[in-house]
Amino acid sequence: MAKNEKLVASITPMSEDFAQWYTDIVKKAELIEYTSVKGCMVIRPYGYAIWENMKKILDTRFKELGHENVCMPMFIPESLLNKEKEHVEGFAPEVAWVTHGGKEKLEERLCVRPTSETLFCEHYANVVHSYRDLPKLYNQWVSVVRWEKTTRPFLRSREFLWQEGHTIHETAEEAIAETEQMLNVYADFCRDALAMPVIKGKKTESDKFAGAVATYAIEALMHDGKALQAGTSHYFGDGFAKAFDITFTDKNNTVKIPHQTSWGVTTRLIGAIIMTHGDDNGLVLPPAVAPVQVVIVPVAQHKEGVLDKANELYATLKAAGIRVKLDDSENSPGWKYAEYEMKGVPLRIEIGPRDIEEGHCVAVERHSRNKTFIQLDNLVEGVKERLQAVHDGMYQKALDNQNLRTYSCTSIDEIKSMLEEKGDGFVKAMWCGDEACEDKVKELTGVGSRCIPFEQEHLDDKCVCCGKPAQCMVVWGKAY
RNA sequence: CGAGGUGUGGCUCAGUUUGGUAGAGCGCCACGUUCGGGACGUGGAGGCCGCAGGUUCGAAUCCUGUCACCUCGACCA
Repeated sequence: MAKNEKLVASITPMSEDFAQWYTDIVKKAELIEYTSVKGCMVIRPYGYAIWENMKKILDTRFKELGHENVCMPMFIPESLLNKEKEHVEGFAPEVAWVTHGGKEKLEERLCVRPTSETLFCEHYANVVHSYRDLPKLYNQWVSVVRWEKTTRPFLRSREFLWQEGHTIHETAEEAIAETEQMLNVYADFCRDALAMPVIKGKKTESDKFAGAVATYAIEALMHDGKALQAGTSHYFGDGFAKAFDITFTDKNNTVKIPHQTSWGVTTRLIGAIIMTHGDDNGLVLPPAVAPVQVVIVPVAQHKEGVLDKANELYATLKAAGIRVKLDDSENSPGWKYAEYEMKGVPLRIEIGPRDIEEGHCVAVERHSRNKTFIQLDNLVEGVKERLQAVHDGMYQKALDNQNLRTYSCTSIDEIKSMLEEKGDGFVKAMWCGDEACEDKVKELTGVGSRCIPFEQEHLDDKCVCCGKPAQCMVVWGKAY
């Protein structure tokens, strides 16, 4: 079989139908199963393990930075949701309502949390009284519900898992610093754990979170050239605090209004991994979050000593803290190669009679199919080295794709022709800051504003749309 | 929510036009032979044909309704 030939006949090739390719992977790699409720999915063990690994890394980082985990209720009384005007308007169209308790109709209907700002605010009003009570650096790992019309596994489901950080501070400066810090935590996480390059930036007015003063986001570019918002961090100013009557007394015995933030990432990141790294043979998982980092495939396992050696390698790697699996099932080696490639296991170790004789094993990297030998007396180090190489290789590959699909344009026509010629991607272009131009660019070219990157470039003096003096460079793109 | 498509063993689908005893491949189970890129033989198990009505002597097939999923748009983490 030719090296590049597709090994898994049942996965639709990306080039043929990207959406179907995505759906195939999600099902075939056993990440999810659909249920009888639209937009609600079973996250299966292999999919959930990816989330658990992400959670572990992020949770550790949050705690290092002084955050504490809490858990708010899942129900929000309608009157509480209604307290902050912009916030309700943003979320009301997509909330699910509980109207009955058993057979009894509720006095006041309860919304299933679409996000928990209101609950945190109600709580802060109760527990924040003095500057000594601040800051509160809270986070929760829960699920939320948004009644989406169109749903897709991981990318847009009606119930999804996430973490939402909610912090409250004495000063605006402190809150702004928190907002920026957490955006950086997300961007670093994407780079170091998910091998996924992202663009950090600020959302435009029209695109920011309902009730926020400013919304920051990290934007990633998928294989098909569409953008995916991978995480957000909001600065709320004192708007929510005012609406919910949260005050504290400062050192000078003056009543002050505190400043708040919130930030979150969701199981959508799993979708991001699939669409950033996956290929026609299936999933490709970054080592840091892969449920299985190394799979050991014994070759000619019926032969004397092979399984013993395979078990020995397994024990050695496991003792070194590597997530390793030994597949000693009766399936043929070829079947196992294809199976674990589809499952995205970053590194495969093959061990057979010839290898044992020569004192090494074969290591094959999932993302590149690179084959190397690792000396058995240097197994742990060798495997760790390979896993690092896989991570680096995956990041570079994703970055190359992003660069290849990032276009700098100075006119609407240029945007159109670049997208036409090279396919969807990130478009960098100058903007005057007027919402009318933002809308018009989307209408004329199909790409919307993704964010105003922190790393600005001066491409032109004029707005790409109206020709008036430009205020900043915006990254535009089609979004998931 | 608008447009289109699909629902038949675990999976992929045939059968629907023209109504007449539910099929295939893969997977699964047992045994044997195999094993360095999805092995093979023999035997076996498994199906309210998405759901509810209707037409008919008879419905997977025709009619009505309904639900779910997929794709594309509008809205959104």
